[in-house]
Amino acid sequence: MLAKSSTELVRQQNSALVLSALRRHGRLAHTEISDATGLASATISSITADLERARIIEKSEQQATVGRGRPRVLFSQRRNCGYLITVIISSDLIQYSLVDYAGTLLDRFSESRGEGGTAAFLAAISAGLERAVERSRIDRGSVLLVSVSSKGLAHPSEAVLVWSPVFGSQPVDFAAALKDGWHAKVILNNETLLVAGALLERQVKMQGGGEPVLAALSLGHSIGLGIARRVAGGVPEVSAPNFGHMLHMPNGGLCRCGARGCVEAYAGFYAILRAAFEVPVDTIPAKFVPVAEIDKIATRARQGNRMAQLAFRNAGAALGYGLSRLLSLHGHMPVFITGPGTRYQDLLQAGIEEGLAQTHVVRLGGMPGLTVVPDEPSLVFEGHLNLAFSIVDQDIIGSRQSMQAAGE
Amino acid sequence: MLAKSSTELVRQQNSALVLSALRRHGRLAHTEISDATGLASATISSITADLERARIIEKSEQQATVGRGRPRVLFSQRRNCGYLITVIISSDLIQYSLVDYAGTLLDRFSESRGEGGTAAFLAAISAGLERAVERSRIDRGSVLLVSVSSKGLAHPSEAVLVWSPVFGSQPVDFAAALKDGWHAKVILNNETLLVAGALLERQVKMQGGGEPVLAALSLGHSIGLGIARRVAGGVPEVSAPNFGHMLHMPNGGLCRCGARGCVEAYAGFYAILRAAFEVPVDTIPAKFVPVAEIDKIATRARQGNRMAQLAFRNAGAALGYGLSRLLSLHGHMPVFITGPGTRYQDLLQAGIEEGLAQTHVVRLGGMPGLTVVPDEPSLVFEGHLNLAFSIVDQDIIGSRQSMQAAGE
DNA sequence: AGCTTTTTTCTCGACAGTCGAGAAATTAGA
DNA sequence: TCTAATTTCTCGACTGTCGAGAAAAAAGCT
Repeated sequence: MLAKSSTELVRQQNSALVLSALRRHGRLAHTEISDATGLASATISSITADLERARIIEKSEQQATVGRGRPRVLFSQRRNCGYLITVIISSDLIQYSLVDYAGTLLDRFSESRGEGGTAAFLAAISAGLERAVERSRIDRGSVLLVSVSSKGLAHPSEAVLVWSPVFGSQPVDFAAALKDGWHAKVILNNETLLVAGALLERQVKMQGGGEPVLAALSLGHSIGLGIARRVAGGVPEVSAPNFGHMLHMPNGGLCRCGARGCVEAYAGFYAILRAAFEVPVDTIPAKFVPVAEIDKIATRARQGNRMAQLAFRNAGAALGYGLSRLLSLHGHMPVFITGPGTRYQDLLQAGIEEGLAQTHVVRLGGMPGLTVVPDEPSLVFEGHLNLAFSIVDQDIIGSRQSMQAAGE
Repeated sequence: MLAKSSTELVRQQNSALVLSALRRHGRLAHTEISDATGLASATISSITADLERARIIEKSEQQATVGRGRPRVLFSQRRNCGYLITVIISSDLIQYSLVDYAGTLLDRFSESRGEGGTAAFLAAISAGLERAVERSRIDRGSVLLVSVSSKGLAHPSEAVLVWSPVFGSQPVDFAAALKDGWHAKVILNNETLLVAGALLERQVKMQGGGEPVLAALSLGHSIGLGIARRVAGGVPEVSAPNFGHMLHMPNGGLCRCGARGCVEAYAGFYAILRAAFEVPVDTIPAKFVPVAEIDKIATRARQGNRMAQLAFRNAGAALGYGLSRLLSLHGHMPVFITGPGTRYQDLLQAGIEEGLAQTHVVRLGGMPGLTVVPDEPSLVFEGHLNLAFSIVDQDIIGSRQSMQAAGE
């Protein structure tokens, strides 16, 4: 059933619109907000007055005015309206970043992730968050959102890691672990989902439109994939299908997930290693492979070693076939390749194209755009901020009583 | 960018809500509408008055009142507010149905689809529509929407068939063909997409919720797949991925689409025929296989013939592997199997389950529900009505001037 | 300095919509 | 005939958007 609407919801929607314009462009004057949102000047007056009363935005001290006329007053988010902590979990490190409500990075540090089970892991993260607020002497209560990212499968609605390379199908419940002590909301997303979201937002910013859908493919020890699309109304929608563990070949090589024949079992770093050294495909995969090891194989391949070349080519083919299936099931879209594996793009490319070329979608729609985007970490962080702030803004506006109460 | 909102949009949204409640439950009284939509009684008064003035709904003559109190006045759509024609294209027939605005079927007839190219085909459909309005003596101008369905790939936004079993990648542009002479809107959707939509709507009606996502798989000469999900706000979202021509096996059997190794090239009727008679897999597929032919193979399989059994088992496996990939890329969801191929379910089942069992998603989420739903044609028609009326209602409400003009 | 021009922000009244409360309508039963 | 029950309708309060024009404030010109 559809939802009913009301005048109050209209104000909420339009307030969100104003805040998102502020997010996109930074400080804006009254007229600029009006232009960006399409709302009438009078409406902007009313909304900004509300938001200012509620201590969400503030007039920033006006910069040197240029031109004649009444000087503009620029609005921007109140920095200490609240804070956001992003937690980026990788195979060896956990990186914490503290960001204020205006989006500026206040503090960042990393801790190596220890051994132990999920309980110890969650405790470590809890301690890390503690450390983050202590270092910056911030009130715990003013942390509005903790945004966590990891490889693996995140639950679509709750902050639970359903499957991960390290803990397997043992669930990791971030929401439960940070329930007491923190009244902040916790969200968890797949890392490559964030990359896809960041890439889409970049496209919107660059050319104000562009293709409304794209895929991000992250190559490394494991294989990640995110899809981002702008649906009707301009709202971005992101998802992270289980691409790395989609079936590539029935009864194929053993994968870290325990299944056989996954894409990752052919295209992940450990799989390339396994193939290059002609180890049987049902060998238990290596826990961790240093990049230097893969670099060596790549060098041999570039020098003409057939076995090394074949390992990369087969990895590429696994990706290519997988992508062809992705396009079949999600429609034609450009693919952006990122992650440490992009340095072997020259060795993978042929296999990828071979895998793609055969299928019906590609014959119909042509070869999809394949673009290498090297700087994955900053994309991940960007994705965190995009998603987190859209949620924070929504929440702040949604809790009307905060806007009323602060106003009296 | 998000869209701005206004009080007028609120009215539109709530009017749509009222109309959709009327669609779901048939005639409703003032209070019932209020209950169903959650809108205040006063709002219902205002909206129904508007819609009545605009000659979109009408008070139906009250039925025998039951109980005390002021008698209810029931609202329903004005039957002759407009008409809808559905065109269901199958491999040998084209079926036309004329439906009035209240959703009752006024007329239905079928014509055999002739030979010839796309131009002749479109001309035949144009003539068929002509015949539909003549038979019922209806004004062409009062046909609000023509809803066409076919197997194959429909363009996501325009009424163009991008690929079809019969015409291949030669595009069939319904919108262009019916541009002059008809001022009705034309929409085109994949047949199995409509089935998925109908199944979702049935679930909503039955248990007022249920799983928010499902897949419909249609087995026949070709393989169709539709996905339907209820997204935030309760709006249904449907899509028809190119499942039948997703890659099943690299360098595999020749498919009707010209590519090699598609799912259909193993699970379509012609593929089962090919496998049962041990014809080489690169044989040009048969144009059309009578069901009787496949029935014979099924009988042999049930009597113990190994080759026939294998043909079905391999078809099942192709479907199972395909479904496992579907679940990997679209998340876990129940699958409803329909189409003429369901009569061989006993022979396919083992292969399907074998194909599904191996993968990571299934290991994590368990075997998806596999339900056979036999009556495909009525699902297709239901899907047509659901989708078409939601569009028609939206359009009628959207064109405000019609509501104002009729009111003076 | 004082006036004009220009640009931006703010304010006011008109208009559209929803909601709650209670009035009006209408029937069944005492 | 009266009363209770039930539904529909109406009124005023409230929230929200919008256009027009007033007010503010700086730069340029005389």
